[in-house]
Amino acid sequence: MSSNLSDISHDQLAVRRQKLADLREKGVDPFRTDFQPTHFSSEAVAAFVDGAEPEEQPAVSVAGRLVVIRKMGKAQFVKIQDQAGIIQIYVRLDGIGAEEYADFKKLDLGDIIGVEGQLFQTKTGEISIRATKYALVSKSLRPLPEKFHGLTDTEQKYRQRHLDLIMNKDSRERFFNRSRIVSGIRRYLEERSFLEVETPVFQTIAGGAAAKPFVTHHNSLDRDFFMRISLELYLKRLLVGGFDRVFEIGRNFRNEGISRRHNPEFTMLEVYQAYSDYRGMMELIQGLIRHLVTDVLGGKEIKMPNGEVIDFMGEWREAKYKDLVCEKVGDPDWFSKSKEEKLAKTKELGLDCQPDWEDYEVSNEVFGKLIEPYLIQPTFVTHLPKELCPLAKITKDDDSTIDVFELCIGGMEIAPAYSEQNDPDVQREMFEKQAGEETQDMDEDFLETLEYGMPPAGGLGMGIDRIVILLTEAENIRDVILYPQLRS
RNA sequence: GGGUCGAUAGCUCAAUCGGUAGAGCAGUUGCCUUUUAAGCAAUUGGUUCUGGGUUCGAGUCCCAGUCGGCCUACCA
Repeated sequence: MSSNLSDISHDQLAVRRQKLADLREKGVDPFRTDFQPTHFSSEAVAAFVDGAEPEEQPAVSVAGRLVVIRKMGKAQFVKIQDQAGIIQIYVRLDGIGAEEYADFKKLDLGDIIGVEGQLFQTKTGEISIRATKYALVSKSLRPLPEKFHGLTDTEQKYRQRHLDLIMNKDSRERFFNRSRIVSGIRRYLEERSFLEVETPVFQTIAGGAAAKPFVTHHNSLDRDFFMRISLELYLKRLLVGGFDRVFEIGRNFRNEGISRRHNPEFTMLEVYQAYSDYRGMMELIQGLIRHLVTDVLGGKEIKMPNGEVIDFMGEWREAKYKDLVCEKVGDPDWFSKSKEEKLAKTKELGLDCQPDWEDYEVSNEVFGKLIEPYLIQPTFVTHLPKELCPLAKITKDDDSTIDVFELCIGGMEIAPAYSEQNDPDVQREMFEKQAGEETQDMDEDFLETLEYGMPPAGGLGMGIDRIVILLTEAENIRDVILYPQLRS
């Protein structure tokens, strides 16, 4: 149309800008707000009546982004995409009128349009809409990535997730499922009388785990705060406060390396139930995960990247930490051996343990490197050494271990749970032992709270990102976090 | 933080030994009233990530940087 269009024909942005200007000149609003669809794409497809006469098929109106355009002279097939999926539209010159059709031909891939029309089935059987009216709703000024390969450049996928979501069905479905998983968790817990709460992100002592926190500054108070590294200590205060069943789904922040399994901000579920213990938490987490697999995700088989199927419905293995370690090193007396002997053996096994490590750290290296990555089927690892966690109850008949489990699935630590330590004096002692290291500041306020009396309780944590990795068969934590951390 | 591989058109990718940077899609123009990565014909489009260096000549070799992938380290 414009005489200078040929000058800019190589520049897709300029071409679209020109089309936008032409529309405005004609008095067309390229960003109108008055289009109301009656159906999502999937609902429209479902509204098709099998066997009904063509003229009896329902009329619908839908809206979405143009993702396919196939022009054939005086008719074209296009596809639009909305949250629910994609639907095909058949637009004919004699269906919408000559002037309208001329404008329709000027639409670009990526434009958001609304369409009214009657459902029909093409000769290849695809349920489509025969357009009687259309409206440009939002003009798109930038070209979309290539239609067949989609957007594959990982950096762009993460930095411009909107493009990834437009172009890649896998990605769209994965985040859809993440959302369903999170709401499935809420539903499951609410049905069991758990209250959802929110606790502070800014904390004066970042407790509940041993990780390096981020530091931030409050201007008017003129003091630094830490961003939380765990939800634990505030939720336990609520147990003291009389909330017997509480949970929080919240962001934690750890100032550590970024990897395939680590993002500096990640989402945790923590659950606390009074008058329960780690055994009770086993039942809770098993029921919860099975609920997610069957009811939320429809019972689809879940595989590891290597093809191994994870069996969520069978019996879940239970194994003691020490038994697993002794078995792996081939020595039933491993835990009574000297550190020198342990170091020699771990070297033989190809591990690089440092001489200045504590005894339990050497054993834990065996667990972390040689055992956990191979626990593919759901496994509760129980009776961990007490040095690994100061917040759990000591096992009654073995004061070297604690009443906890670590649920491992797919070679990942998915959910730890404890019988929570509620004796304020023992808790103080455990903290003091750790305070000697660099790990944890004493949270005096928390200890004082415990002195009012905390009911016996089971507590459970679950990394939401990791369970989503597992259940959506992702390979990288970045594929389940909409906007993962990247440099600058 | 360390190691290693990578960055070429809007997107997905080529480019032999260091010798004129190409293709498909998208775009533009024309044809096409049931297409399915629609088809046919023509055609536009490049600071080869940035900055240095070697060379008659650098997308290609060297150095530094930026960003990213993978591995690794830190992460009860």
